Amino acid sequence: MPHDLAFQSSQQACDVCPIRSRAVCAHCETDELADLEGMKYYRSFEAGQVIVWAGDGMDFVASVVSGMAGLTQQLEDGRTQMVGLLLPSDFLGRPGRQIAPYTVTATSEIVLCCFRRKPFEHLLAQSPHLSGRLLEMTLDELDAARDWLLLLGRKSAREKIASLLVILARREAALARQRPKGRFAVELPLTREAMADYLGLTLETVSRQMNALKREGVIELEGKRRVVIPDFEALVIESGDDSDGGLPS
Amino acid sequence: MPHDLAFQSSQQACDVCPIRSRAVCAHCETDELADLEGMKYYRSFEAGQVIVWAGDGMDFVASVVSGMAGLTQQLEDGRTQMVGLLLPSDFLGRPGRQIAPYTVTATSEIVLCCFRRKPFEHLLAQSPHLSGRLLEMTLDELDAARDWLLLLGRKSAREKIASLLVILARREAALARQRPKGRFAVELPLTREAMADYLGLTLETVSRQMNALKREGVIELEGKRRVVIPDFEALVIESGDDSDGGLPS
DNA sequence: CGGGGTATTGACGCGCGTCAAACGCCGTGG
DNA sequence: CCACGGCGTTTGACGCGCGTCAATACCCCG
Repeated sequence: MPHDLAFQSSQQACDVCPIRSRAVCAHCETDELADLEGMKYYRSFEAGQVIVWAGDGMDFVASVVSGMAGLTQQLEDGRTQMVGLLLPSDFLGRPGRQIAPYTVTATSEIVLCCFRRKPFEHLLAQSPHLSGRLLEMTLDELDAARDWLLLLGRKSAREKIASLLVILARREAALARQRPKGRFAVELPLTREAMADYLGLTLETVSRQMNALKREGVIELEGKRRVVIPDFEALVIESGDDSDGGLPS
Repeated sequence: MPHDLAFQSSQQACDVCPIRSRAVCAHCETDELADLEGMKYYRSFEAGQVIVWAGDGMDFVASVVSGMAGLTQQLEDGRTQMVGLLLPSDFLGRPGRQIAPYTVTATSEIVLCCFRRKPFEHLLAQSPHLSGRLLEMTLDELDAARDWLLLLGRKSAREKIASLLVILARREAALARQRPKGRFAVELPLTREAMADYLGLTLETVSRQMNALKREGVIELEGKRRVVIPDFEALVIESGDDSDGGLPS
């Protein structure tokens, strides 16, 4: 059990924020940003730390600034399913709800930009820029969750692994406003167990399939947590759907 | 292949609408309702008809008034996964997006209250009552999708079947502002194949597990499309999670 | 060098998918 | 009235993919 002390990071101005253009605040004007500045504070967590326990009260919502976290559900007998990945610019928490429905765990070191709940909800009710962006992001998350349903319901273990790598590569590329292509490297800030929980597999199966993909030259491993994809299009084919990821241009 | 002509139903006033209190329009005031009245029209579909094809343009969004529809995704080799069920009061379509990402199929006869896209989006931008309710509903759908991830990733075939029946029973009871308890009957407007697509199973497995639950007295079948649950709590136990469904009171 | 957490690898079995046949229900037409 | 065909469903036989259990390897840190 890791110690669960989070420490305060130093405050940072919104106009130099790396996720400014994609986060919940993306559409806000200067006066709204000023409001947000007044209710925000940073928090950091180490890999493995629990950020929120399912069932606990939450007095904040937050944007992920850097790092990665997972939302997790459990059955009483302990079976675990990760139901969402939080990557930089993703939003954590639900306005209007105090009790967290899922446990949130940092899978890598992570920095959150937290907003005190009450003032945030107040601003949300005032600002169409804020609420509109939140709606947009929520609809995107819903689409992502539905893509995940297809993966969990119908894909083989190998296709699941390939799909996860494709998604991480797309998200990483999107931060640089690009699309992955040809040779591409991805950080994989997840243990085999976390991958298994996300993919609805066991960690043994994850390990076997990763090594199978490696043997066949579809991926290369640099250490355990970094993957080089020599031919991105080949990986997409392994993932089962060769849709283009839905992005225009 | 069923013929795909939808017919216009006669207009109906909002103040006698059966889903008035739960649909997107739930929080609207009389003047906003008047606006909505001006942009709305009813459409009906028979069981099996396709309402929207994935990839096609949609010039409307809609509320389900009665009946049931399924959102469906496919891999190129034909594997199919249902990624959402639309029940009365649920919302269909995404404001700001013209192209449908999923195929929508009526699983029973269904009546939609459609709104022309452009005027609806215009009103959405003006009315916090409308956009707030849509956000709320989208967040609820996201929660439902995440519960479904747990089901698809970690539950056994038997638990999946039981979970589906539990959900349908809860939704049916919720329309009457109740909670299912003790002896309870559910309509099951789905073929075995549609159930399989929703649960990530084959239709043979669905059939076998349904009959297993029947043999053991957990459910009773009245015809193929109506299920009597003699003891709702027992069914919940079979479903794997005995959470109370999250509703207060 | 030892210890704990993470990952790999192997042997084995079971749940569910696959393939195939038969059944029940219903509408149609002889 | 019954024969016929179509569709959804049931049931059976069989096999494979992935889960389970267990041993071993790896790696970082003291």
